[in-house]
Amino acid sequence: MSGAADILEQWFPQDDLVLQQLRRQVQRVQLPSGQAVFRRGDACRNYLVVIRGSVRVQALSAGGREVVLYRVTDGQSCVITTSCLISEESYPAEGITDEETDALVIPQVVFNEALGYSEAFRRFVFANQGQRLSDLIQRVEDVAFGRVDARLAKHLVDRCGNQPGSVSATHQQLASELGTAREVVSRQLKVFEKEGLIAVHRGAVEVIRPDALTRVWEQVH
Amino acid sequence: MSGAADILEQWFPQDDLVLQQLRRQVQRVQLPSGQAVFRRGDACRNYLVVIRGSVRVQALSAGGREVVLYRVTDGQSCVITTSCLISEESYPAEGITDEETDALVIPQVVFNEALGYSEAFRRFVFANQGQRLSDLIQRVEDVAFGRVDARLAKHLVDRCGNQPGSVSATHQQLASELGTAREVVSRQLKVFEKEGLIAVHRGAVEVIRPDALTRVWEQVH
DNA sequence: GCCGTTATGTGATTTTGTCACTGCAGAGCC
DNA sequence: GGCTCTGCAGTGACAAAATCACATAACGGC
Repeated sequence: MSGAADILEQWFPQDDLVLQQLRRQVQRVQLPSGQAVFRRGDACRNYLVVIRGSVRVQALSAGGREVVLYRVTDGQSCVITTSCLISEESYPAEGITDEETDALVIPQVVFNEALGYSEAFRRFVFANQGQRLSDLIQRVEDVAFGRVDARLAKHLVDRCGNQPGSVSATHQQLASELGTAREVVSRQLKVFEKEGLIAVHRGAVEVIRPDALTRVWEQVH
Repeated sequence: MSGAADILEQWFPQDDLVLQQLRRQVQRVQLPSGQAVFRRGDACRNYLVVIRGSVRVQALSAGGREVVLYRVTDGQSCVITTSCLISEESYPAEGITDEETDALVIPQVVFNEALGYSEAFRRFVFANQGQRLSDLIQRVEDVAFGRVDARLAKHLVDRCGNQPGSVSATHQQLASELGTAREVVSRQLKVFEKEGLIAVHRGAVEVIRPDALTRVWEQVH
């Protein structure tokens, strides 16, 4: 709750009449988990800022395979939306909530006004753009150059916060995160399990030796 | 030459005193072919707009492999620069001129001012952002899902304008465009040659039957 | 317990990527 | 003409990954 108030206060401070005017047009929504926020080809009408939760932005291949491009989480905005809003293109990917998510909905007109009026708002918007762009470039590098074993190891370590614990995800979901195929993930997990680094359960992976997984990642660079 | 004047006039019209002031701080540079415009890790100080020519933005792997992420050509700006400028991050990739290139150099401060002052300028900046973002997403999809034969075929057809002709590029360069390895390109070109679709020469590929190449692309979707 | 759904396991095959070379063409030089 | 250097291209062997086509296995209702 405080998150939303903070963010609103930051961009639309009480002591500025123009911004107060705009602030009134900003709405707040709560989206359930697994809800499609936008789909490929949709037109953009609003600027979305996630207050709490997580939106997964992913591309879908003709053959039904998926790659997660990036995630938009607490206090971040969806770049795609930003760019599409102004250039009036349609979404090139789809966004789906990973969990229950609260977001601010800023109408296109208000977004445009605020962008011209507030430097703080501009900074926020561009900072987000830059971050997402870096994410995407990283993703291209990973998929083009990276080995699956290393990337899987790293992903698991990241998800368990670098200490023993359980990561709940199906092989299919892990495959989407890495931009590979489910079978490849299944097989690789089996290899890690045989080496005692993890234990695989249905719908979850138990990380036993995060340190060793980190080493797998580092060995391949 | 007219290009530069047009672009300047569009964003900084003569009849606006504020913009005229900013306009004076915009400089113009000419870069030779093959010149590095920025490197990974560099800090951003200026906003670049290409007037004539082409800048290739690419990622470099640890093992020396390259992927071309996108190109910035006539009348476009480099998004990376945009975002880094405001969020003050460093470049996540490198940019190299493909050919002799003229560009406008807009200092960070001027960029910021113009962004607040001119809606036309904002539209331009964001339109570019959106385009590049789409390019990048497409690239992730291609590399993650696409088959090399199809992508190579498509690339050749694109480069020769869908009609018989010669595409001058080394196998290494083609590999970078597609995010794959040189050997793979060599082998695939050989296959196409055997089928009579192309003829390979040193440093160039002669496209003989673009229609058939297009079909290769379409068959795989 | 039975059934339908979803998740996972596996073998066979093809496509890519990597490594370690060889061969080859052209530029510049004597 | 013959050299050497250098960057480009060809190739075989092998490893990794993707794809296809299934077989199982676990769970959730009922």
